[in-house]
Amino acid sequence: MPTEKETEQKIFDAAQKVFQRSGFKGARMQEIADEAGINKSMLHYYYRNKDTLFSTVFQSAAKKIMPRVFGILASESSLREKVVQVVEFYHNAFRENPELPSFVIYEMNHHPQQFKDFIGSMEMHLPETFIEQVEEAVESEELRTITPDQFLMNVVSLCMMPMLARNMVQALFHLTDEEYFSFLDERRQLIPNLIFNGLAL
Amino acid sequence: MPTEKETEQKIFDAAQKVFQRSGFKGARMQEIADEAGINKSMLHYYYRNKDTLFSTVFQSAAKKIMPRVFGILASESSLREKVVQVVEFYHNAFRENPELPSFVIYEMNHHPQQFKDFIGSMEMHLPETFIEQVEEAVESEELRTITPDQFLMNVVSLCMMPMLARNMVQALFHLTDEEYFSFLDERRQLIPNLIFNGLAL
DNA sequence: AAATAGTCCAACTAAATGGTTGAACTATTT
DNA sequence: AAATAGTTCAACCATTTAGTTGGACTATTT
Repeated sequence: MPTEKETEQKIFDAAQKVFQRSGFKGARMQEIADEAGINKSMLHYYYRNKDTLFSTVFQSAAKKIMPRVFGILASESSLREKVVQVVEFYHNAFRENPELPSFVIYEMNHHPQQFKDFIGSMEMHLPETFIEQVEEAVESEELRTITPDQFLMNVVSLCMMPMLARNMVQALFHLTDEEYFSFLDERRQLIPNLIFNGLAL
Repeated sequence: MPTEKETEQKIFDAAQKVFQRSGFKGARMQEIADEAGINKSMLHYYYRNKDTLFSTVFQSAAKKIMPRVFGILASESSLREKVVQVVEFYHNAFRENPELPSFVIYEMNHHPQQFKDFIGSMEMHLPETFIEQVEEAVESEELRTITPDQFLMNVVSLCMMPMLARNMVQALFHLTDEEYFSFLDERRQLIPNLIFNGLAL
């Protein structure tokens, strides 16, 4: 006999799977119910309607990524260590949940207001310690002139893009799944290296 | 009195707009007809069904980007010039059509087979001259060890990611539309610089 | 044990949506 | 000018889909 929490959890898990696979518009309530192995009206009992269910899933997904990255940036590590940790985090998270980045980016673009409200509701600012680290490194001429925003944008871009464009990468470079993951693994070292040292010798 | 070609073109333009705005599942045939200012059954007369119409639009969109980039990579320019040109191309193309990258990446992930067929049908290989340039630069120790694939992946990532994640960038860094485009413009110089020289001084 | 609150579902409804039809209208060919 | 081919659309149809309802069944409270 499943308890309330178990059923709710089953619905949530199923919804996450289906929404990530098919997107908000593509997902069918019946499909989610089937995936959860329960009757469709249970979805409405626990989550009222499709929007509410989606919101819950989306916010949970976003929370899996952004606060973790900000956590790393707020830590006591050196700038270089932080970059390494962020790169590792993205790559490990992708292994566990390959559809997550694609899902968040796409739905964010299609529910802009909902996304802004969500961002506003959590207080997301670039950690001060990170900003200071970049600014100090620039001032002391350890680094070329760059803003913390652009710095972070570079790291995130180099990590996420190959994950978002998985199909294109595999098709263009003719990679099997295995080769694709090797390709990604190479980047764990390549990215911090590129960020700080570039390619020129 | 509109000719056949004009009506077909109006449908195509409208479909492009609506599919890019709402995605395949989100787009409504009626919405496309309204956008084109014609009756819904015209869509079926010219494009048979939703899938055909979508396919046409999607392939046209993909053709706007990839062959152009490959064209630059196949040219006679130096490696550094090619990077600059690719970066410029992406940023200019985005100004003209800000929804295009997002559209192609998302739908590519949701119609993988269709996308593979499409890639296969055009013969898309990395241009030999580009591959040789990277390999020679590595061999002659002008560049750190890197494969042409990873090299290209870096450039494309640094360009496209901030475009795909526009909402996130604007929300997180608190940028107006104008500030966002300045942020992108900064990257035209920043990216080639990063690719070759990194940040270390 | 009776009453109450919580959990579950089969069957239903209303609305939306992709697609079809048949006829009217226009341009072109003979 | 008559016939033919091409173009347009209002009305319709079949299916899908989110959401509702009423009742059964279970656990908890009194």
